[in-house]
Amino acid sequence: MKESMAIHWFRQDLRLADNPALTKAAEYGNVLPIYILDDENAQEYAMGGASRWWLNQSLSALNASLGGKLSIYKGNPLEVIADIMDRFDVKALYWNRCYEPWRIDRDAKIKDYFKIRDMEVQSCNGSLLWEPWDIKKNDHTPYKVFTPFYNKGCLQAEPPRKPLLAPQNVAYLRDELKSMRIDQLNLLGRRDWYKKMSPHWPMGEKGAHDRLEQFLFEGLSHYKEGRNFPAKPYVSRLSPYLHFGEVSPNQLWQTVQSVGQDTQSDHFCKELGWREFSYSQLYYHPELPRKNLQAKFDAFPWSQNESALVAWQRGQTGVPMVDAGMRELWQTGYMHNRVRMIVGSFLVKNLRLHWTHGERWFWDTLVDADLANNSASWQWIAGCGADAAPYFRIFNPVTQGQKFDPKGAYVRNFIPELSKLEDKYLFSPWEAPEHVLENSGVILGVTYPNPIVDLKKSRAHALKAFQSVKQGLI
DNA sequence: TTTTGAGTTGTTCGA
DNA sequence: GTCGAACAACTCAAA
Repeated sequence: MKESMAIHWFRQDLRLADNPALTKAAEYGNVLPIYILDDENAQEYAMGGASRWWLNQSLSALNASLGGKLSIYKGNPLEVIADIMDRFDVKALYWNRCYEPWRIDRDAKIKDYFKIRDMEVQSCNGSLLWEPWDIKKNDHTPYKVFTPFYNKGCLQAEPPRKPLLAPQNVAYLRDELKSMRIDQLNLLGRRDWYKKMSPHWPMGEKGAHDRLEQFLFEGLSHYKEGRNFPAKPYVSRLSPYLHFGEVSPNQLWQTVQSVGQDTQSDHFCKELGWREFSYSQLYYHPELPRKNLQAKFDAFPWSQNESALVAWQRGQTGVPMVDAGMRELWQTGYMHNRVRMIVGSFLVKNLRLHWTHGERWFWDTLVDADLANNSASWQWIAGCGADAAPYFRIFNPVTQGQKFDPKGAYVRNFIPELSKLEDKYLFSPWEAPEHVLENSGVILGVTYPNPIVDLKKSRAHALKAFQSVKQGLI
């Protein structure tokens, strides 16, 4: 005896509350909740290692909140769903939209395929405050500068949807015949590096709300200024939860606005606006992840230096602020926003390595790896993106450390071999007198690397290179 | 169509 | 130590 039902296809909306597509599916009473790991269509944009680890934990949490009824598959979604349709009496198929170009193409085909077979197929907005196609200038072209995008485009448009409650009285069904177990997706790979990351991140929808509560309690009231200090608990660390949809931007927007409308809350909402801006860029420029948005940068004289890239990836550049950030990334799957700018500027401007090297490393190692944010942000720091940093804005990792990690708590945490070095030389050990190094147990080139690049010279070199691009001399 | 004001996150130098 | 200017024009967005 077949039961009438709707499918809710979970993708980057791994939550029950404020889930518009799930709410629609729930109107049918019986819902078959599914997740499909699709590496076939993703190809080079398949999830990186840290994302897979996160997904593994989050699927477990989601499955638990569904009473163990989540059905899991691997492969081409069109084939997987067609096979489900053959075996169940499915009346409708719902999902929340994703915005990576390859997913847009894939989903359009799936929608067509089932629509001509008289299936109710509908996608909803579960991941953005405003749809990219709704935010345009008066001349109907997309914004290229953040401030007008946000102030005029977003804030003067229809306000974000009020969050929905989790659907009640739903009977969740499971595909007992063909569902895989989560561990059969092999999301964890062979190495066990993720074991170190687990304590940092409570999982799932509940984990997201605990994190939000914590942020409201200790971070939000200091957010605007405090967000610059990587040793302080003033940033939300909600990015991975947002990426996988364990919390929606609407929930964050609504919550933060409701606890107090002041400059702190507004600033946090503005950061959500940056996420929207990244998605807008990716939507209107599908080649954003690989191609310079400003074509004149195609001629930029990037350097080729494999060993420098490896030193950067491993946090062995000999520049403490950079190494601390890269080690935070490797150890926790996360990096504080201020430090992302510092390590990005260092890679692109001091080492003059192509921004796509950074983009790919972050893609593999960040638990919040997000195609829109990652591509737009790397293009921003490299100077070739929309509303990009001016070319002469080159972060000095020594100055940045002194300014934003004045007591060295962040650097000492991630570079224990420098922990005894006094503040004055912590960010530039190569300037320390011999006896200071000796007293701190530091031997440059042995216990901690000599800097792989001269900050002053490389800065001057970069300025010249960027100047020539700006003027179109190459 | 033309004009005008403005543009995430910095550093260095010299007074 | 602190402060303002220079860095470099260019493009965007809207009046």
